[in-house]
Amino acid sequence: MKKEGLSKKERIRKNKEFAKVFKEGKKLWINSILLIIYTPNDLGYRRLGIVVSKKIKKATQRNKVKRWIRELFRRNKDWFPESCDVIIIPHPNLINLSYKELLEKVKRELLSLRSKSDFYGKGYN
RNA sequence: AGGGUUUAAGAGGUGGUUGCUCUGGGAGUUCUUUGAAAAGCUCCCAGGGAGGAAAGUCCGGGCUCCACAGGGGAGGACGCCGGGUAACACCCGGAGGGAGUAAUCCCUGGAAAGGGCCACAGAAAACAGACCACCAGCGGCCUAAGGAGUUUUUAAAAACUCCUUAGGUGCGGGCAAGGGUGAAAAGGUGGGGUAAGAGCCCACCGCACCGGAUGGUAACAUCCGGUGGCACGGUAACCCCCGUCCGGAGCAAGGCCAAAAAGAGCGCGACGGGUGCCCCGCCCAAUGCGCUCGGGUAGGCCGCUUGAGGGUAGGAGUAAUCCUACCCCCAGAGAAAUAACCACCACCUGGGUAAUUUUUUCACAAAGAUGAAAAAAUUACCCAGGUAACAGAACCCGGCUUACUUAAACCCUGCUU
RNA sequence: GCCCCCAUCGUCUAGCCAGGUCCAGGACACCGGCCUUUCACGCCGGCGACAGGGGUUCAAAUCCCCUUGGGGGCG
Repeated sequence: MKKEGLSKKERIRKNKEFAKVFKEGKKLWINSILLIIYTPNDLGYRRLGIVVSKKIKKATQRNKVKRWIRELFRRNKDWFPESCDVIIIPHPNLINLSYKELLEKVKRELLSLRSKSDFYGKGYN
């Protein structure tokens, strides 16, 4: 598996899998911009799913947001908990930010959470 | 300088790093007694990877299934003429009418086949009729004057009847020229005519119909002759009539494979289904078919990209478009692929430096020249920032519409020379 | 992706098919007044809408086209 790749294996692609994460996952708000839902899997690696609401009207803007989030996840996989299915739901206001601003905010929030043991520790499983 | 109209063009480029997807090639690995092949997975190499509107889903096709799409009805679409096209509601060229000072744009079968509607206002809204006004030639009636006759009477005079003239008219009539309206009111001008008037009659113009000639493939145009005094408002994006066209559904069409599960009840020989507008016709039919309830899957493959394809050159045509030759293969995803960052070039904005030109001021007694300072314009270099807007394929094409940014040409108005 | 449907006061709706009498009617809500010691009920009055643009027509909520915003269905 590539370090900074994001192949089909590493994406959540089926309706069942999405439903499972929504049902069992823990929710985490990042600055009222992203909603991250995660639940452990037994694959040994992280998987990503993105849900963008149609409140973002234009298809081009929805695609842009998805690409940003995919880029964010791919570059910084170790910010997220190990061996987990992660779903990210962006808030419609995300469109008003630039990619750099988004990156900064998420980095600050996730790294501070990561230092706490209940997010990234053994008691997690 | 301002306003307007039309047409055309455009969607930043190159390279690199990390990553996604498809195709082709290669290597490894899993399974097996062994070997090989196929498939999956991982890695490497090479190549391709959104639009002019991909959009809205408004039209027209291809394609697939329903029977091979046949007949009738219903329903829908279109509508001047000619051409283009696979087809169109599209495009090109023309005709007639309308809007605008103009560039230019817009509209298009039939209202004497029939039905409906035309509010308010107005005399009257489609058969013509006649509210006001006008007229007094005709029949009445009223008033006045004059004349004649009869009756009463001595006479004067009175009454009645008739005639004539003049005036009048809430009567019978004449008339449609004028009339506050309205979107729309039954030709216009002049003359004759009359009681008053009027296509009532006449001249010219207009209009309708008929016949002919010329030009044009045609729509139509021009001209000549005749007939008609003129009869015939609007609305068909109301119904309708005429002509032309359309069978229905849509790639979630449709086909194949795999997996899972639990059945129960009811109906069915001219009834039901295939059929998703209806009827006919056609096809199917008993270890069959349909309906209702309940249960189980909702995975993979094909369709899926070579096509009314693109580029270049030549030819035909006013043009839309078509023909010929050569070359090219150019997205195929499926919780859905193009992003992030960097460098350079190009463009735009702001600032700085230098050079050139012009103007003003100062220095020398004055002019010129020279020097200095300030302002403006152009060019070059450097620095900083930005690189957009409209917007994302989902079977594929041809259009329309709605969006974005520029440029050019043309028209009108104003000012300067 | 494809195929349909809808849009009228703050809310629910009538009118649309067959255009005019509609500066659009009704109910609830809101505001003001009357009634009542006060509130409620009741009575009277008021405020308030045709999604936006263009066209046909003398005249459009209604007919036609475009845009916008909602809702539903499919294997």
